[in-house]
Amino acid sequence: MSSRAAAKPKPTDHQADRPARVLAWYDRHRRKLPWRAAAGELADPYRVWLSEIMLQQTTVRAVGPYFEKFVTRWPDVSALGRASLDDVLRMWAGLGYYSRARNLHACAVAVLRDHDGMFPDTEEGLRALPGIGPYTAAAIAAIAFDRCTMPVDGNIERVVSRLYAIEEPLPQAKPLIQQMAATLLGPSRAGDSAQALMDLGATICTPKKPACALCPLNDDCAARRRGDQETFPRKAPKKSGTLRRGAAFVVTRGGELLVRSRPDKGLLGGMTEVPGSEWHAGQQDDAALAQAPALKGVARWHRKAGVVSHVFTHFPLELVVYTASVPARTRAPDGMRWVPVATLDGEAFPNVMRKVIAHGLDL
DNA sequence: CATTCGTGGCC
DNA sequence: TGGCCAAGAAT
Repeated sequence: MSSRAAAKPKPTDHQADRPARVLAWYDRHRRKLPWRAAAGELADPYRVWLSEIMLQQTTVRAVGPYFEKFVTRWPDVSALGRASLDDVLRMWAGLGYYSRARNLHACAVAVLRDHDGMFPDTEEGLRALPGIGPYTAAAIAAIAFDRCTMPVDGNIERVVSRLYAIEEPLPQAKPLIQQMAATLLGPSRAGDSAQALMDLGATICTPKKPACALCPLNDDCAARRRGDQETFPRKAPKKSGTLRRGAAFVVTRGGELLVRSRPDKGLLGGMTEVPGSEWHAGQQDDAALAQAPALKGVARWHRKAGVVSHVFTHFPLELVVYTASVPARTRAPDGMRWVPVATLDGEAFPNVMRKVIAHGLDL
């Protein structure tokens, strides 16, 4: 046969070939991850679910140790569903987005109570559970139950928006990207197709300096042909938050620290903190001292030099730290309690509070 | 649809 | 070093 013409498939054929090429790449280059099954096997739904919740907006590196801690202590969804919420929050502390931990626990309880300890095996059934949105439902359905669906995460958004040079910015482009991503589903192995695109996005089609030479879709990629692949996906500009200030009070009673729990909902919901002022934009440092907890043993507060700085997703924060030491048997104010400094590592402190305590105690 | 939710790593 | 980014969900 005439080699040139025959070796160059028609565009439609090339497009139809993509799912198989992506899977072939995956079979050679897939990452080994703790929650993944061996090649050719379906993964444990519990491990897939747990990993997917942890991986929401969180890097594989950060998740690794937490995943191992969780599956060691709670090997299946029944064990997790019988655990206390406080234990789950303590185990989750440091990983961020704490409503995920609350929903994780609520989901395990619901699976135990409403589904006889078995995860639903459809997108619709999964979607109805707490903490499982459209992405996670599709991911579990495809990866754990071999359902023919394409979950679209940040990696796949990037791969697909480059492949088709989609000019519409996120998040408006989500429906279009979902539609185009589905064209990369073949007749089988939906879960592997999804994980292949995620691995491709994580290791080849990276946000900066993508390694296009190694990509199984490089000849198909519209953005690469234009030479501006790094500029995809297009995104609407985000506004940065205003600096907020406040005060935190590190009170010790011998080897104990005064703490309280934050409200269940909202920022750092349900997590432990040292007492503090509210956080406001434009607030002066000394004004916050008026919100110090009333303790009889406090003769005077010592203001630590400097501030503790922390950046949340939607605003930066500066906290002034005041310290005081009170006599033994001083009562904790209503809603507060004493915890031994020696066991602070086991408490449900978010990182901003760990910074505050380290600053206040000179750790 | 826009906002609110953490944290660590990267350049 | 400040902004960006990471397997999104809930409201």
